[in-house]
Amino acid sequence: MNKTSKIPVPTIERLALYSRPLENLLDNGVLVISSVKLADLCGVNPAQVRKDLAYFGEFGTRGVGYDVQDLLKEIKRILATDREWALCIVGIGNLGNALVENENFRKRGYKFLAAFDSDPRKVNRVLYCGLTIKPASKITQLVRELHIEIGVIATPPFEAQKVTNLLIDSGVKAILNFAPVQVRAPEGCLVENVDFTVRLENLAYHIREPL
Amino acid sequence: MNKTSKIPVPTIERLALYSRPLENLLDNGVLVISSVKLADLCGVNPAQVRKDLAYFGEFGTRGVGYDVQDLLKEIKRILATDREWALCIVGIGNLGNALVENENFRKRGYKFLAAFDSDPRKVNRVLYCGLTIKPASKITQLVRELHIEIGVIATPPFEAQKVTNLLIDSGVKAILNFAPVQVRAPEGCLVENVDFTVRLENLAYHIREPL
DNA sequence: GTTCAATTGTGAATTTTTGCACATAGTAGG
DNA sequence: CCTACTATGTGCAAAAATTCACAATTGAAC
Ligand SMILES: NC(=O)c1ccc[n+]([C@@H]2O[C@H](COP(=O)([O-])OP(=O)(O)OC[C@H]3O[C@@H](n4cnc5c(N)ncnc54)[C@H](O)[C@@H]3O)[C@@H](O)[C@H]2O)c1
Ligand SMILES: NC(=O)c1ccc[n+]([C@@H]2O[C@H](COP(=O)([O-])OP(=O)(O)OC[C@H]3O[C@@H](n4cnc5c(N)ncnc54)[C@H](O)[C@@H]3O)[C@@H](O)[C@H]2O)c1
Repeated sequence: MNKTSKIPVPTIERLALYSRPLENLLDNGVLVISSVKLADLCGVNPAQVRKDLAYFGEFGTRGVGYDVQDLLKEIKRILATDREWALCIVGIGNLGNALVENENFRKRGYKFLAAFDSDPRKVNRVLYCGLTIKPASKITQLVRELHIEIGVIATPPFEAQKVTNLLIDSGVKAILNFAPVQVRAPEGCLVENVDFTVRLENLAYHIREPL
Repeated sequence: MNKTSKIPVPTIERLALYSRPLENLLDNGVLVISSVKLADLCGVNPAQVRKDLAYFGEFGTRGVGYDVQDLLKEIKRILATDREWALCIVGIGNLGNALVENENFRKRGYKFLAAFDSDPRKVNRVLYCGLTIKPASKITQLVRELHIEIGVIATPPFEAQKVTNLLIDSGVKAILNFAPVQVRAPEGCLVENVDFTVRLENLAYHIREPL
């Protein structure tokens, strides 16, 4: 196949999913893995794994499977996690703090280069990760200077749209929003809204007594 | 239609999505909303909104729209957020702490009744929300006693599967896992794995320079 | 070197989800 | 009561995503 023509959106999500167990396998010295085993580790159908990968090339060897290291490298190349991304975070409350201090992001190439808060009591505080909290008024200037491409929002919901607009004006290309509102962005800026309670409500629906 | 026969999974997710702006509208005294406006607020197609709702009944008035209060009540009934759910959380690190202290959960009926950590330095600490951190060794006992139905995992990844097994043995019906591994559960226990870096990788893929 | 078992890559069938388009029904104004 | 307008509910078609099923290819054993 090998054509970037029409890649299903879910395929991209699954590629990210595949990379987690692949990293573990690599660490544990496993050299080769079959689509059946990988699918099993990720809870998907083996044909799905093969098809997802086939959109981007022929990475496997028939009769053998996929070379773990090669496959991981390919997936990282596809997802552009073989480079570093410049991030900023707005809103250093409980959640914002947990996000900035978390090492998973850095390990995958997502680097927080700036942290903003509007609370004067928080401004100038130095975070454990070494960043100094900057006032929200500096967002535009710093995002431009540091060439920040992705903005993360962890402010209360009623501030989220304002912050979004500010970030977009400052030139970010994408936004990951943790406030429980659907923020809107013009064409050309991508937004992912993450809402934990949606996940919970999904669970609740499925385990509740039937209507 | 009105048959619970075959509800698309995405429909359930969108119902949760619809409820957010509906709550705002209710607070702002808006009495009625059309599928077009609601769809716009949620970034989906209006026919989708109508179809999603139609799976569960006829909640609207032709020529008028949907009564905001009624619709919200119906959605909450469908998603079983018109009742309270008993939750526990395992792993009170940065993220666990943010989750347990967050009020959104409580507001939607998700109540943390117990918080566990294996670190002896954390055990017995009293959280801002009033809970006392209990040792992980008490999980089974307390989950049973408090009739906890949903377990939230915020431990490091290599502990997540162990904790999952423990929670399932203790009788929880569903698990929300924030550790970046795909934890597995037998039939009968539902698992949602939330991985922020997957969201980021999705964004990165779409804004990167094409391959 | 021939056979056998394993596993990929993929066309085609199937299933799921979305969106159009319109008949249907309610409201308001005269 | 009739007309004009609005917005729902839904049959049906289109699109998207998943899964099946098998030919093609590889490695290994004998
Ligand atoms: N804590 C969680 O587990 C959790 C879970 C899901 C969603 N969320 C959402 O994430 C957001 C943050 O949650 P939290 O628990 O950290 O809340 P929080 O109240 O602890 O933190 C919010 C922070 O944002 C800052 N802020 C407010 N307006 C700002 C602005 N305009 N610019 C910059 N900073 C601003 C505040 O000063 C504060 O430090 C909320 O919208 C919350 O609903 C949190
Ligand atoms: N912090 C974030 O923003 C973030 C984002 C995404 C994912 N995560 C994931 O969430 C998890 C928690 O993140 P964190 O930043 O809070 O980490 P953390 O290290 O601050 O906290 C982990 C906590 O779990 C406890 N713990 C370890 N093993 C346990 C066990 N068997 N039983 C009970 N408690 C146990 C530890 O004592 C610690 O308090 C990690 O898997 C992390 O990768 C965190």
